[in-house]
Amino acid sequence: MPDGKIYNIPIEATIEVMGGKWKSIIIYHLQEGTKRFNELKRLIPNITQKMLTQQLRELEQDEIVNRYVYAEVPPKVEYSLTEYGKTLQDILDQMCSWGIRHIEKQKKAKG
Amino acid sequence: MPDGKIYNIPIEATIEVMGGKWKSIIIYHLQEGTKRFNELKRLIPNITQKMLTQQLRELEQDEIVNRYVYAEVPPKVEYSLTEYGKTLQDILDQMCSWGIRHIEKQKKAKG
DNA sequence: CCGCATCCGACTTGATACTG
DNA sequence: CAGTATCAAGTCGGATGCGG
Repeated sequence: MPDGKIYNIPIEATIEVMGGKWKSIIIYHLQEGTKRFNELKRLIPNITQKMLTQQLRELEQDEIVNRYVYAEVPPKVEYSLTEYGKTLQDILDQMCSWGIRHIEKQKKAKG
Repeated sequence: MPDGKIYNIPIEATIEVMGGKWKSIIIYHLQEGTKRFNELKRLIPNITQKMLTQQLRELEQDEIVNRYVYAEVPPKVEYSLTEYGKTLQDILDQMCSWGIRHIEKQKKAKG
């Protein structure tokens, strides 16, 4: 996303950063604390390596996550939320609460 | 989305309802009040009729928006948030606030 | 262990034209 | 005005193989 992008409403900017199928889930798991690549992979069973890598890179570019590479063999890479990334927590928390209520509602509707 | 869907975390349920490029924008505009189809179209310049129709249908199925068809010629259809749809407002408000701050941040970074 | 590159199919989105 | 239909383009996501 080149810097000059024009938004009609601010929500579009938010969607660009945390939208899509995976990003909010990744951020959600990183709220608990620093995670290694394969930890995240295990926490998000349906994601592929490719998608996880790609989404993490984009979150890194948007300064939502930090990436620490340890100069070790075997390689070790840790991901964590930046201070800026933590500003998304309120949104994530609310999405989580709403989701819980929504799932309940669906159960009832189904009977 | 068939009812039996299993979510690893509740956020996924929320993403299914309001995720994607357009839905949160549509809901945002409907927060102001009831809108006709072409009003929404004008408020969201980049959306096509097809996408707008499709997204509105899905939101209707999820009981987020109401659709009122007036038996008139020319046709008149109004969309509004359901009570359930209004429970998304807190999330939307926060996404909006965050987006405003994010856009500011980007401007400075570019400076 | 972490991750990039390539290829490929499926799904999403869009442009355009047409209808009651 | 509020859509539908059709066709084309674009994006997403997965499988596989390779590399530091």
